[in-house]
Amino acid sequence: MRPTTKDLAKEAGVSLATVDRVLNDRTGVRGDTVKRVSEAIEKIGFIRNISAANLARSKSYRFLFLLPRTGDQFLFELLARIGEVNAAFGSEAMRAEVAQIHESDPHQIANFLEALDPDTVDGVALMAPESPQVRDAKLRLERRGIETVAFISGQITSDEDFVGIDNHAAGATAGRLMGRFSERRPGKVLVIAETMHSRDSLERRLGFDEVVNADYPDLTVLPSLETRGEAERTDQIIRSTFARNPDIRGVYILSSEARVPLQTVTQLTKAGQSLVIAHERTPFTEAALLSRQIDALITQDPGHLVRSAVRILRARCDRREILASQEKIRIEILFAENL
Amino acid sequence: MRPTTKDLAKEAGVSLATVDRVLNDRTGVRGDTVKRVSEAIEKIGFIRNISAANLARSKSYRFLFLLPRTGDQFLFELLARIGEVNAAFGSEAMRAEVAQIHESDPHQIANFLEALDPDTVDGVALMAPESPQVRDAKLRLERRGIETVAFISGQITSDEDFVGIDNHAAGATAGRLMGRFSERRPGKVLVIAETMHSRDSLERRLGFDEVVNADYPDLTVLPSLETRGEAERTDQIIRSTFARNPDIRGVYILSSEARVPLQTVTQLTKAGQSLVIAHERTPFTEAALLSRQIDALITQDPGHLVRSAVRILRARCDRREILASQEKIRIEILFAENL
DNA sequence: TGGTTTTTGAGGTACGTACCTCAATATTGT
DNA sequence: ACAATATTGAGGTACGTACCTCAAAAACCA
Repeated sequence: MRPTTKDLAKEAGVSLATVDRVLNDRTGVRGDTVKRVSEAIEKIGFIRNISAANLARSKSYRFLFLLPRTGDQFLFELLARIGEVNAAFGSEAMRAEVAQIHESDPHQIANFLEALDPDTVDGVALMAPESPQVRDAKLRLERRGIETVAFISGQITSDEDFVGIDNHAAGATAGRLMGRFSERRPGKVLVIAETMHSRDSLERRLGFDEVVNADYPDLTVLPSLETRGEAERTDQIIRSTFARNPDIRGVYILSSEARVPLQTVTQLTKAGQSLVIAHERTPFTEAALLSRQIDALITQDPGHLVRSAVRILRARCDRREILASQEKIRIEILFAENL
Repeated sequence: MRPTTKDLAKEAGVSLATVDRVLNDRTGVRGDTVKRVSEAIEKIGFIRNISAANLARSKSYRFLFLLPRTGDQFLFELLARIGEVNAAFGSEAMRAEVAQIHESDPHQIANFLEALDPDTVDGVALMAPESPQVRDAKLRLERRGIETVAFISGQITSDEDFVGIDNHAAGATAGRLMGRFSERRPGKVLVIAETMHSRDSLERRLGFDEVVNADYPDLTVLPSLETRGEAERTDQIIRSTFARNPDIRGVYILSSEARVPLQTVTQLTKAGQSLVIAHERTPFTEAALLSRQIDALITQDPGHLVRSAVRILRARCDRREILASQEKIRIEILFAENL
């Protein structure tokens, strides 16, 4: 049997009321009494039963995922996983909700965060581009008692404060695959991004270039193409770049929504002619991998991302340590064989 | 507020006692009353509060990991992760223990399982080679009310009953990497296994061969070398095979303990000369990957394996559904870049 | 020393569920 | 219609913790 507060009271030679005061940081306990209780906790290995505590205080956790307004299949995957989490953690008192905000307006995001009520929301997973306004709003949120984590993209203040992959490493991984798959045959590599104004894109590109430039001198990486998320523009700029560069051997799509650029790329390259590496597993990229239109996918598990964010926020609410190895989001490499 | 048993009783027009009888499958309730309650559950979306239920019945979960007696670094990783789980799930009432048995003796394993007491153990994660005795003992365990899962290796009766990777796919992934990294240069591929008498090894080999034979005709896969887990023998057979085959271009170590064979392989090949692909991330393989002695690692996350086994056993104890996407163990591919 | 303030203890209720007992109905068979 | 049986209800206690009140004890100050 695990020791309870009663055992703790007996061991410390105090009453249950005092144990309660110490455990919950209430005032009116002398320093040496606190110490006696703390020592007793250590001695008998008391671990607070969080389930019972939450039951007693009727606590439930309400978390909010703040996601971009616009997106394609990757965003949809995230939404689906958030729904799953609600179903799976339903037996505990946990609810995850979603709010979607136009991501390009930091002011609006900051305002939204400002308006959140600590009585309504316990934690926020924030997927938003880096900006001073948002960073400040995030800090203020924490000061008001709402826990926050940066989700997938955004400002990384510390390891514990970010749920997502190391984008520099992800880019380097893509670069390594591109190089090793290229079989030392010379050619150009096209890089397609949604925008190069985000830190994520810059880091991926940087990691990619580092590996390719250092180890694969036969490959020439072209300047990044920016789709801006516009389908028509995407099609046009890819087509014109291919027209100008007949010797494109590889394509690296570093944005998380690969569907639109991939459609054009597929039309322009004969299967097996060009190496294509893209990010994120979605119904579209999965099918493209199976039909050999993509050679490799670099991904992060959306389910893991969502659950990790929830676990981290929960641990913070409970002032508990997290299990670091569980929350490390892996940079996965997917071929048709290990889908 | 989530509906409680009281709300459920009111909705169904029965007493709390009857709700309790229905929820816990007690006898003495008429069929149509059960139906009324069930309908009310659906209607108000009642979800049993498992924390409160476990509190009331002072339930705790005791799980046992049955692992091989002998092993190297991968086994050590597993043990470490089991320890972590105990620390992390300590606030809930869960304890994971380990028993290690000589894996080559199915009779002894069956006897051990037979001796387990349902009052002492709620579930067993069983890592043992396939054998009729063990399979029967496992079935008898379940009939006696102890939940079981096959862990990492062993008999796969169903998807839900196995925690580990698809070894055929893992082998195929290794084959794909070997082929694509080989740059169409002809040569032989050495395959090193601990034993080819286990289903896991056979499946990995099969998957590997399928891909290499189909898509990379320049590569010739040699017959599997069996180390039998003996260090000296391992060294000898690898050396003599290399002596007989000067044109070995690739080495695939398919056993989960790669350290010993890898040491010999490293001595025999100049860096960058031979492609080396191994399984499982351990301190040794990780270092070898960083120093370019290994080109790629195919791994399964030991922490994920352990936690998944625990979650599955727990869900079974609670007669709850699992979240399938969370329990799918991924075949990970590791390079130096995405360690 | 007496009074004031601080600290501690004792006891209660509550959370949502399990499990028990006993009495009160309802249903069944004859 | 009666007894026998099956079903249901009412009420209690318990799990481990939170949070409340009130009184008792201890420490502090002048």
